[in-house]
Amino acid sequence: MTNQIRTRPDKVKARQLEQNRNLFGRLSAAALASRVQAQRMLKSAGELSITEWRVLWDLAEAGPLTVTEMAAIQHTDHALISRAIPMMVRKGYATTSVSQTDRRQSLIELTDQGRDVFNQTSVVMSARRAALSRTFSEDDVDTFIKLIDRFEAFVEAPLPENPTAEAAP
Amino acid sequence: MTNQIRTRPDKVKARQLEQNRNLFGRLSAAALASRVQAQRMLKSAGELSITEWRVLWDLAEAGPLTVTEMAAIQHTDHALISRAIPMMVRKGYATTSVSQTDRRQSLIELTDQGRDVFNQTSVVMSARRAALSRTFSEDDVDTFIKLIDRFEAFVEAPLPENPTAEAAP
DNA sequence: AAAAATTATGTGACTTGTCACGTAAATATT
DNA sequence: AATATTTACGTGACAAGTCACATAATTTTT
Repeated sequence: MTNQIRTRPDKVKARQLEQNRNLFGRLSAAALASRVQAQRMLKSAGELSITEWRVLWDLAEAGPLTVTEMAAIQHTDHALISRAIPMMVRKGYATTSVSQTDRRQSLIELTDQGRDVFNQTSVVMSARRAALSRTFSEDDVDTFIKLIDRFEAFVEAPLPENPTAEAAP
Repeated sequence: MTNQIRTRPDKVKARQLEQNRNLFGRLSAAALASRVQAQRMLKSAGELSITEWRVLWDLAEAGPLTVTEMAAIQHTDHALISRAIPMMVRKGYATTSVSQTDRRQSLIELTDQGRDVFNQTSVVMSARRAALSRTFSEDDVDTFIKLIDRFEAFVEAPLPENPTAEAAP
């Protein structure tokens, strides 16, 4: 009895230690924590959602863009962007217009007010990136990005490549 | 006019390239892709949600656990686990009992059926981890984990450490 | 011992993200 | 030219995750 009471917390700690080297879990936790940090910073700087910030940033840097283009830039689903646009238009941050060359596309463009909000929010968000690059040297980033490249290739492969071991007789 | 038509796609590509070195975005995309892969594998192996799988795994490895303990192991919110339990009990994978030593806690325990499902699902999921460790050497994992450690520390800090530059007169 | 602070759990409300489907427009095939 | 495919976008439905709050039980202060 006493034995069980004393060993259970140890089991928890052991399990935690074990999971500390689980890349899937660690990467997920880190990304989620990063998202929370971004959400908090955006909240403190104004009233932008994460998607709204990403859209503003893309539009500010790369002129008028379509929904699909932004989805491609952000490696995300077009639904996310599609749903963010109406509110941004209502807030007066962006305008939409049907593309002349392809009437399926809608071109999203920053308004002056949208640019103001971007500039303002950018203070906080680029400070964040600056702080990160004080923590990670160019070489660190390089190493990190390469590892992420490989990890991404792995998780985007249809199925983990099977070892031929089991196929062998 | 023709000019604009020709340069816009370049701008998109340029923006994509630029964002390729944005750790926040890259890490998030990698983690999300990993989640999708896990979801697909779980779907192909049975009918477990991601949270259900994590709970099964923790319970199988570290005996009966409380909600808070599993949340700590998984670096996640207790709400996620709290909500998953009733369905797992209904499916017959786990049982809950009020802890004798602390009547606020509920001890979650695997049933025999739960262990069967774990063993079955484990085939696919540990194959995934095995495939990953074929892609990443121990040293790679080591480097990766250390970078994630630093990144996590950064995003969990209350605010990005300010450079003293601005504070200096 | 009584009061105050902390902790474990459950739950509502919300954000982020994915998938699948329908519609309309553009492109490719015949 | 007519038909078939593909593509862009919007939208419903759902999964995953976070936060804030309520309640009950435990621990700490007084």
